Amino acid sequence: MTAEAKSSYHHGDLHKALLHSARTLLERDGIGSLKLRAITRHAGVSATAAVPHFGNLTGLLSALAAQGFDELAAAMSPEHTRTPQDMGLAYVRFAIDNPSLFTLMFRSDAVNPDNAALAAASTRAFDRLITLTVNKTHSDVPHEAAMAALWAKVHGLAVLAIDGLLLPLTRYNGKEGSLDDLISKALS
Amino acid sequence: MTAEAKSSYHHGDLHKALLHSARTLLERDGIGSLKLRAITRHAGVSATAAVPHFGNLTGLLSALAAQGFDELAAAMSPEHTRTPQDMGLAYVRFAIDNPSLFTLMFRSDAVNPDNAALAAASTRAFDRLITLTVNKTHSDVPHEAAMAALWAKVHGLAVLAIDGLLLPLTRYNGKEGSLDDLISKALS
DNA sequence: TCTATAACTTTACACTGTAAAAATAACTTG
DNA sequence: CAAGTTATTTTTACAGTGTAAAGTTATAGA
Repeated sequence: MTAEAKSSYHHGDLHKALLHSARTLLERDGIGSLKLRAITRHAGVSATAAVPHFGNLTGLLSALAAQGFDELAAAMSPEHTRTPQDMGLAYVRFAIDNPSLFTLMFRSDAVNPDNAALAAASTRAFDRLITLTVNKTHSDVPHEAAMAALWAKVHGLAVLAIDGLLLPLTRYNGKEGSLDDLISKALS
Repeated sequence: MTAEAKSSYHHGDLHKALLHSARTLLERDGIGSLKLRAITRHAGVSATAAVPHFGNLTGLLSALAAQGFDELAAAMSPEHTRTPQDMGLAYVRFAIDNPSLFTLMFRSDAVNPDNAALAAASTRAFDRLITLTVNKTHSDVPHEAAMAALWAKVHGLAVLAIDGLLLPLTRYNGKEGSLDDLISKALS
């Protein structure tokens, strides 16, 4: 029995193939294109083939969001991010590089918060951000407030950047600047 | 001709009535309940009665979002908010008091960004936040970065609070605290 | 009063998610 | 190795969605 053939019935690994198709559609055509029929058509199977694997559309999107949180946690791995600023920058960069996926990850009405894999993955990602902040922050405000402040600033920059709302601020006082510069300075 | 009868054909003021129904459904059953059929049914008209007034569902939701930005701007009016901290607190309070509406206001795939009323209303609200920040902030970082940092922190607190993600931070080091306290301290 | 126009309803259609039943392939057991 | 069981996938069906098109009705203006 070869490695990739285990637990393969008709398709091979439809579970993974469906997630791959969903990710492809998400990045190519945005969140609005994540229809069950479009995903299964892209994977070359019937419209209802996802049900045994994910239960329903919400289940599939939850699995996709969990995958996103795993990638976010990897982007914030300790090897690459030593300071809270590094980690904040990695958080925002991930969001800007994966705008649709990031948006899906926080769209609580498209995803099931009780989904075990999703809850675990998001907790892993958030804990990574919080732990480093606690260890490295020296301030007169309580740790919880400092964490909330940093997380909020980082998450806000991510969301506003995705929506294009930071662009006007890159050319406010005449001279034009890059979005990266603005974000770096806002995080400092 | 009475005041409320002007420009009333069959209904009276279906434009306003549809917005009212949509707002009611939004607050009672959340964003997922904003279906054209549900809104028109609530208003007591046929399923397609909204078309002459709003064009399509996106148009109706854009008008509702514009209304939300007007209310946000009102909540940040200069009479009640003199410092950037005041204004930030008002921004977050509005979001927490109107979670579904606030979410809709920033859901760019449910709303038409080119909608004139929406663009005008959101610009009004954002300008109010930005102007005060420029006038009151004294810092070594450029104004644009300071604005981005404050706006991001405020917006991030709003979004994270709505999603319930700040709750774990209110009881981090043993003693429990209120969400309001956490937000106030994070904004200071 | 007659006509034009705007608001509204009715009808129709292509699309959605998913429940239920039928078919198919793989694993398990005798 | 054969038979039975189980899991996967397809087919079929249905209630629901947004909205285009045509038909109806009420209002405004001449």
